[in-house]
Amino acid sequence: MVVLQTDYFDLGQICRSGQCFRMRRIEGEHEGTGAEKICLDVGAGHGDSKTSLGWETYEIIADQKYLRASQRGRECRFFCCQEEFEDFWKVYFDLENDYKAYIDQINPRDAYLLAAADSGSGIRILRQDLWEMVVSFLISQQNNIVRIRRCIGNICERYGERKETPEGWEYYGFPKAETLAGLDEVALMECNLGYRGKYVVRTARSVASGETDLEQIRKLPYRKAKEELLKLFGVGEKVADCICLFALHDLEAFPVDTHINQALEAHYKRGFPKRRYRGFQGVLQQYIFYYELHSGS
DNA sequence: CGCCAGGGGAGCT
DNA sequence: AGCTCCCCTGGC
Repeated sequence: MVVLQTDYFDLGQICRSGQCFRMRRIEGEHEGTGAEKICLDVGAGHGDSKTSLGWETYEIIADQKYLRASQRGRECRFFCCQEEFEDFWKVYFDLENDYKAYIDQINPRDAYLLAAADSGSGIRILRQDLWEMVVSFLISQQNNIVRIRRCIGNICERYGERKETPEGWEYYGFPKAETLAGLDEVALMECNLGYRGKYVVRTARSVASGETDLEQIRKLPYRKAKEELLKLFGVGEKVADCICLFALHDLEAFPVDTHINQALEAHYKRGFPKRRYRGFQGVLQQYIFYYELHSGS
């Protein structure tokens, strides 16, 4: 187990930020030493069950990896070994980046952006798997977050590899492009993807055949990467920007969806000051998105 | 039952 | 850049 004291990091906010769809809160029974943990899976959509001592436990599945992590205030516990944490999760959660520095650069006269950042100051822009993000945001279009989660859960259970951690926790890895490429275009209908199924299958074929080289795209700067992603069937402006932001960590990507669009029209009639925030607009976009989704406005 | 919205995209002008 | 159509699912 890795224990950490961290500011500007909140598992709950990250889970609700809409950038990852396979992270969820679970019920965790905490013990002071953290020596052994017994966790009860209460399924999706459970109520506001209070965990002991104010700790919140989350399950994170990233591509083929699994992690449980708990947090209370700025105290975090990652249930993995030091090596795995250093090599993977620390990077995944973008813990080496200074988010206070981003927030400090917000125009003090911009009360709206200050409030948005304050509401989601524990958000990190995760460094997620490229293939998983391509599929996830193909599915996200004209779709709500609850259903996106269910769709992705469905294809993972059906086409992903069943795995088990040393602790005996079962999970499914994200399905490989080769697997999805072999499916009929309508096969994903039963995973509840609707018309998006053909986007996923055709894109999977493009990746599996080598026509699209994700490893190559990973090395490209933002503009070039986005240009390449736009060639994929079903990928438009917004989806491409989401992939760039959440997989390639291009913080200048600024995905504009209906929520963001409404917020921009309401609060930035003369346009969002992208120049002022050059290079990290994507972080601010995420604060705004989170604020719009959870402030109840 | 109809209607509409859900973190859009394709195809055309 | 703007417009029309696309045409799945869930909620009201």
